[in-house]
Amino acid sequence: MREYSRIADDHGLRADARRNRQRILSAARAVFADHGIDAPMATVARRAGVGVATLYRRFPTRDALVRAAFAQQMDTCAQALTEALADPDPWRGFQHLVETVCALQREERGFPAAFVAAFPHSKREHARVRERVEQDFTTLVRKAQAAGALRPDFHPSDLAVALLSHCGLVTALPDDRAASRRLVAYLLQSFRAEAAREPLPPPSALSLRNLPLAADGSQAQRRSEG
Amino acid sequence: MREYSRIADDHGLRADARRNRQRILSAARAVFADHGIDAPMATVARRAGVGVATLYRRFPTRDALVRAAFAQQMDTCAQALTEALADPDPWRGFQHLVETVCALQREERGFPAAFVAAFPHSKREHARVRERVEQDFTTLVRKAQAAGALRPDFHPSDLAVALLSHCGLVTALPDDRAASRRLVAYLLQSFRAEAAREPLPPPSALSLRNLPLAADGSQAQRRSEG
DNA sequence: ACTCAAGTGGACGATCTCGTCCGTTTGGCA
DNA sequence: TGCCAAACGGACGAGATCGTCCACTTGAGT
Repeated sequence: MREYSRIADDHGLRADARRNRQRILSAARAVFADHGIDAPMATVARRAGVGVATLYRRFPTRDALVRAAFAQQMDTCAQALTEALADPDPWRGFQHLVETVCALQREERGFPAAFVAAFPHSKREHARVRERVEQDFTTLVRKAQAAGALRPDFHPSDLAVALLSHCGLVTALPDDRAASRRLVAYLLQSFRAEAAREPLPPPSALSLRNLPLAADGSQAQRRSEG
Repeated sequence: MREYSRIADDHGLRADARRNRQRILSAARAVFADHGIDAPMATVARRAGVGVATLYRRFPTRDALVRAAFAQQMDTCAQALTEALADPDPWRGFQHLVETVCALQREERGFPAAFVAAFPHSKREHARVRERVEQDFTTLVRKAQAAGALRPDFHPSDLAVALLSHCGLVTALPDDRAASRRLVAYLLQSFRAEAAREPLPPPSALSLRNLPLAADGSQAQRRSEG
């Protein structure tokens, strides 16, 4: 399960470099939380107590920094999926998965922006991991539906719908935990089989493959995009 | 009902100035749709075929421009509320209100960003209009609950939760109409009285007064914020 | 037609951010 | 202890955006 991502790209780095890398990641989380995902790179560097050159050497693009900074959160998401699959009660697993990811979005202030920012970047990289996530979640959905708990017309892409809309909510209202919890409660209730009293419009063509759930977070940095 | 906003601040403007003002608003909608709400002011000016000075003279801040550009959409929202109140079937009115606002967010590409951007700017201005909106919606909620259609634990602030989360979804996926429709369907179904099988967490402290529904859109420009 | 206040456009200086370059420092190995 | 590749930090030039200033143009009333 740990296979989903490797947080530490520290291998082969000198001790001081490794130390600085961690300081940068920590500073990035703090700065992104306070000033948003678009905060100047120099601000992150200053907060980390390093020069901008050091920052750019470790993370050539803002995107790489963002991904690495929240790799741990991404990992937690992936872990929640594995746990959900292992749960003998598939609905409880499903519910736990949604609540875990949403709680993460709610509590870690910079994470939601990173979540949506990472969304369209599915450039065929890490395709295998993403496919695995999609397969796993589809399996979970089938199990929960077979158990009669999840409504039969639930489509796997609805997870993306739920997570992205929740993401938008906490982005708009970073301090309003109650609002976030309410939305999650409403959504989970409407996903129950008993709530399926009226038909739904056709599902989105969204693939879960596009969701950053897969936690390719770290090591996205060595892209030499020409 | 038209009282909610006045789109035209054209009074006392010279004919050419009025013409340019409209060109700017039209250009702004187009540019915001294509390049987001943060597009350079100069781009808007160029697209409108006017100089930057003209743009700044009419709309001293980006915020003023955004509000004015989407005043008409805001107005449509407010109108939907009035219509909902007038509907003899309060649930149908409620449903229509939510669907109208969400359709607007879905179709008018720049609007969602404007919607959330306008959100925290409730600086006591236009307080009367906002209160009126809140009152009206609360009345609608009570009627729909009395009719046994809307779940009794629905709180007026849940409208803000729904609209803001939907806003986030269409912002993240501007081209995915299906996703937007799905979310709206799920939410509306979970708002039905029959869906209330489990209790909800406490509602948000959000006031509808803070929602830009009130369409103070235009004329926000003459603020000389020192 | 004449007048002039209202309107206009674009140049410009200020500010900000980016990402690189280069001279200096330092960790780790022999 | 001495060496040197790795790591470092800050200065710097390029580029973008902002919002103002000012000389020129034009609509509309007489």
